[in-house]
Amino acid sequence: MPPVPDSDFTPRQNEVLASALRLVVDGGEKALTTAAVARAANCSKESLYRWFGDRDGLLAAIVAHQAAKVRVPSESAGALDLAEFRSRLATFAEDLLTVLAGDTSLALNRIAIAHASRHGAPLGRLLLERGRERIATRARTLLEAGRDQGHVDFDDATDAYRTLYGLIIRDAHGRWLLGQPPLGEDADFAGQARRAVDQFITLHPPRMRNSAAAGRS
Amino acid sequence: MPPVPDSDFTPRQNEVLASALRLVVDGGEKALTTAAVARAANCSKESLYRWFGDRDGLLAAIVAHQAAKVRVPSESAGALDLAEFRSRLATFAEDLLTVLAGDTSLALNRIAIAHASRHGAPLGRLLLERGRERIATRARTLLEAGRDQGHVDFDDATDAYRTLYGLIIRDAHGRWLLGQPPLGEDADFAGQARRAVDQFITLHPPRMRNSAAAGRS
DNA sequence: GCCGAACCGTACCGTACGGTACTGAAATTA
DNA sequence: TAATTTCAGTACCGTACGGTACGGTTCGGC
Repeated sequence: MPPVPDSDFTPRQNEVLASALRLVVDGGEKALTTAAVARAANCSKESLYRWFGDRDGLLAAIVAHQAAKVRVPSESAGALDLAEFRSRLATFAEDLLTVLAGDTSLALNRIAIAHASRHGAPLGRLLLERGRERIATRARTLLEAGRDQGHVDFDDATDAYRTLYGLIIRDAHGRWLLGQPPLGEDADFAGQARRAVDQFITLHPPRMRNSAAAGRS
Repeated sequence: MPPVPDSDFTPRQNEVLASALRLVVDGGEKALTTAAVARAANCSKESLYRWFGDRDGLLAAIVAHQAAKVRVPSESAGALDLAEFRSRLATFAEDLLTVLAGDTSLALNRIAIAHASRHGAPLGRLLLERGRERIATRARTLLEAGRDQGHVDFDDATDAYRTLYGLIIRDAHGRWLLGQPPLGEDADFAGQARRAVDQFITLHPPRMRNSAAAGRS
């Protein structure tokens, strides 16, 4: 079994992985038996083992398969004014909330977390490196663009992003992972996103006060 | 099996639960077989089933047993000046980081999260209600005391606490749950706590600018 | 038309684990 | 001392699941 299975799978294999993912999303990890996957995907257990090595390999392949779908809008950094910057940040925040609240994200995170007791936590690594890190990169470039334009200021982009993440997600992800569904105010992603962006900009004001028009309410 | 097993266990049972908890912390959920618990605790499987019903009951009992240990310093709200308020908040933040980074907290959260796919997510509920909610209450009373003294201002204490939580924890809990150990800057809990408190106070400035002695309402 | 590879479906095997039953020892009560 | 309860220890059962083997079918290459 390769240590980090690349997501270069054949179409047929991707098809099987999609079936397996559905099983996991619907029924949790315990629903992912090799027999169930074989039945759901109309393939043989033998093929599963030939393609993915063993059950853990299948799990890793599912994560890799899904992570490969993480689309990172290039965040083309032309000159953006403050309003556009805010808007971009808010869109990012809303996307983040939507993704993390999604069934697949929750299911995959739950599995990776459950496996994190094991040695090396390969699933957790996979998720962090191919999922969260990609998203973080997108946000960091956006933040740096904002800094270049003088809309915000910070020293370390990674640190700044973590603050932004905290302001956006707060304790929601933890609650969702524990089974409390997003409801009520929790589900107003657009509102949450705007608030978080406002707070972030408040915490990281530009060095000089001439960012177009500084107006807080 | 009682829907919510109270933590009124006999000393012997608490002993067994402590052994079981050690197993879980060391080896993850898969290490928690009834045979292993019986061996580790020098008791019989039959007793386990008589006391806790079934394996899920045992799991719930472990969580309840541990949650019963969540000590909530009463946060005696005498008149506290700004420095004292900051200090109290920072202590809370550091405590929170220390707890969430601890082996037992991580192990229990992992188990509850892994079980959250199931119907009702009773373990997640247990953890949320008896763990996080207790901690949140402690923080909220502290925050409200600070508001009464005019050091900060906010409308909804729950909402304010969530912001504080986000500023303290950011994405650290998620990374820890996924197996990435706290290291480097991640381990400077005191520093993280101070920064978070500063940021929170920046985001929630008092209504009037004289934070020394200001009556509200 | 023949061969081999890939693959589906299924039968099969070994084992680990949840849960139960039984035995015998210690402790408690009368 | 005898009866009763509690519990440790172990043997046992049923089953579910990971992993393998095998027969049958399709399909591409020669």
